[in-house]
Amino acid sequence: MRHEFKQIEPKWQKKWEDAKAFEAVDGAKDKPKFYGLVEFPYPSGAGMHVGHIKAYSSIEVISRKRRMEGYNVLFPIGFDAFGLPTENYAIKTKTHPRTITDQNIAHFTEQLKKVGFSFDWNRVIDTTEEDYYKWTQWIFLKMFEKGLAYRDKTLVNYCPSCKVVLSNEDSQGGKCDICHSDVVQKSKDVWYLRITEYADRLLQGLETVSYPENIKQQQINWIGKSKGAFVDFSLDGIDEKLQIYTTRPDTLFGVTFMVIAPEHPLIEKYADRLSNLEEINAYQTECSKKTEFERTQLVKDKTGVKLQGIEAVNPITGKKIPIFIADYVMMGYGTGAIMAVPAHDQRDYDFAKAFGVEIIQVIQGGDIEKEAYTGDGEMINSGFLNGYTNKKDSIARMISELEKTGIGKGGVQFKMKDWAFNRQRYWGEPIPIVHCEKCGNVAVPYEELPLRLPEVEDFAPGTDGESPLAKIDSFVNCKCPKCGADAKRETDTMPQWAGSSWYFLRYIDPHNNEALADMEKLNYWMPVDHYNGGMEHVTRHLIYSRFWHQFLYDIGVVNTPEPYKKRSAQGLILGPDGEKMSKSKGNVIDPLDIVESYGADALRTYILFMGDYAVAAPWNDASLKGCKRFLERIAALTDIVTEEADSPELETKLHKAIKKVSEDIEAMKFNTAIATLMGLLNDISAEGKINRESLLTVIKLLCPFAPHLSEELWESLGQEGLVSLAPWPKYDEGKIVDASIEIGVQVNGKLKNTITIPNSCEKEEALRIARADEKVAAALEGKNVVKEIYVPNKIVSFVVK
RNA sequence: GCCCAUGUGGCGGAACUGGCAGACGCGCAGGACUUAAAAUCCUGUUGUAGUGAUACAGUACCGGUUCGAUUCCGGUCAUGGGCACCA
Repeated sequence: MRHEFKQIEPKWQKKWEDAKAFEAVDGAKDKPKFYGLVEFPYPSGAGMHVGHIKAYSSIEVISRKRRMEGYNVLFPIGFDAFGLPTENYAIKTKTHPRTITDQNIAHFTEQLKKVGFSFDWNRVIDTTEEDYYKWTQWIFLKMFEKGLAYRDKTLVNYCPSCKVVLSNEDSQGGKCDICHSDVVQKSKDVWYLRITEYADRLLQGLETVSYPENIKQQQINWIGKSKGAFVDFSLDGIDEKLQIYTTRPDTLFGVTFMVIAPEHPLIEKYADRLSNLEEINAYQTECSKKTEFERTQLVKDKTGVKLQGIEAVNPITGKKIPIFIADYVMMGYGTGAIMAVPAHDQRDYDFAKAFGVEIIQVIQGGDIEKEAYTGDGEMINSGFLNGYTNKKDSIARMISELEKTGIGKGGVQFKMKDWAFNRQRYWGEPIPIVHCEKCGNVAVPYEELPLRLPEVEDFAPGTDGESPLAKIDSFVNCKCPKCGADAKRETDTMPQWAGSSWYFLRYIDPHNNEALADMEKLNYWMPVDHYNGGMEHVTRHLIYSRFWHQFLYDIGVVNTPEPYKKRSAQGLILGPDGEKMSKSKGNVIDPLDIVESYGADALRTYILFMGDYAVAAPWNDASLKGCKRFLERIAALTDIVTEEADSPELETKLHKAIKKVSEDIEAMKFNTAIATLMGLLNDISAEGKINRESLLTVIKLLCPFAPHLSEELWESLGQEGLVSLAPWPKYDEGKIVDASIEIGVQVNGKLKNTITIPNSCEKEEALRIARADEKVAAALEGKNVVKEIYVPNKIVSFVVK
């Protein structure tokens, strides 16, 4: 048979659809369940990328294998369709984002179907549909109800020319990405989700799930838990404490000054005591102009201003020490104030050198004349801590001392901050809150959900950094749900991360009007058995969705504390030049071009054959041709099919291949699974014929990778039904054992020759055969054998003198 | 700076818990078929030396453990990713 992919691919795609072959059955008790999840795409106008194919192919192959193994499989797909690119395109073309989104989804759907993915198309979801975002809003209101959603002021990057709030990415170098004018820091009321309240649980939960170590580590770093102490420094002559956070309370004897963040409230509170207020204010203004990006770039030169008129007291030594404001201290971490130990912290050291502050060494070691010493050593100049050599002990001793005297206490800090949860944009979920002068922030009643996006003509952002929704009076003006007075709606929308934080729950019950999903169905399907996606999402999306899920678990909406049992990540597909694919570099591969000229099966096989699934690999057309050639040679096997039995050697090879392919798919080693099939094909070709039943087995093994061709071959061999639903082959333990095997023989660690021995033979037998070998004998000639090593079925090794 | 990966032929990459390095694919060379080319098939293909069987070297670099190291340990260098004046 020839491989006519252009005919067979659409043919089988239609047959699968007609047969409802890949639809999941809710609650089926006769089979085990498997819920495989992939990160749903953002339906951009550019259409699908080869990266999408790679991202979906792993769970695709595993899901297909699971179905053949008799599982009830849920493998859904949907669209994460709210977002900026669509909105910008809407502004540019004066088209409604709804229209654009619908077009893009239709386009994506067609493309996905052409690749032959076995998604359950009955459960497609779209985060921008009212039926869907109703529940996104519902979850937000539940969080608001529980005090996890709150409003607070923050500084945002603001472009006075465009009148838009910008992300850090869009304001690099302090210039607006669009108009290149200077970005300023502007104070704004924004919504936050109290994810920090879940920080510890997000850490603990990692111990119960199966994620690769590097992903866990990234999440741990992102959460950034540190242990230390809070210490209260008193201010000289003022009844006020200045609290700091430190991870090294044991260096307290070395504290010679303090630094507070430029935004620290202490300045305003005691402005009248400060004789150099003007200088301080000027410094504050200067800092506020810097974006966060800039501020974190200037690592070297320390700037700051000494507070004239206020001094602090080192609580452990009683010495008066100066206080500075400096932008190397951030308001957003710890307490916004630090105790500076210049001898043992390089930043404090640099600052002390620049401002001529005293440096006191309290840990023995290093050269304090040159730089801060951050290593371990014996405590010195430290009163009751003198002589301690172990960091842990000295910290513990100091904390107990602080707690005894009431100066401070042990505590923890997280790098993770609360989640800023709003955008000044149109194409997002409206935040269902009403601002009432009398009642404050009031929730829109649950029965009024969904709070729909109003119809608008103009999607451009509003003035003064407001959302376009602020321009719609009919939307903004409303009655307070609590007191009935005139009130105004929140006009910001939710960030893009919102809809994707719970979508995997909606697949389970996509059309439910009563709940985000039926409890019984959730009980059946959750947790997700395997979730694959990009490394770029392992901190944000993965943590956000775990947070939402843990919250939903707390309020009894879902039944599992963690949403994903197992997580994996694919490596990027790089351009043929080895660079990351991008339009500007012109190295982008369009998957549909490949489907047109090589076929979906060749594309799927090649993408998984490229290399280690988790590692980045460059695209190579020549290698793709090799995969196409492989499929053509497989198709041609129908020409040499026979009723005769295979040789015992080939039979062994077939059973070994069943074992290897089965195991490799489980281990996500798709490249070696395909290599095994290629090797088997070479063995069959060498034999010149293949038994009909054996060929059917080969077709089954190939099916998850190249399903269209597999179906066609299955049919051409007169089989009933779909191979996609045929039982997965099993190997015979007895048939994977070779009668004899080849092993190496070493003399003094050097390979001399290989010998053939009976499988699992005794040491004496193996040694006898080894010694009988001409080359081995020559190497042993006249030598004194001091040691004989035989590792069964692996190696014979002689040590001689 | 910190954390995490990775480093193997001309290229993409294999190698189970320390046991024949280079599976499989690409490319290349030679051959068959063809008037010719493409396609297909066969043979070879880590390097160096040798006509040759073969010998020696070889998994980024330096060192260690071991009968034996791509694999384990210590150090160095390089590349990629994440975090970052985080107190």
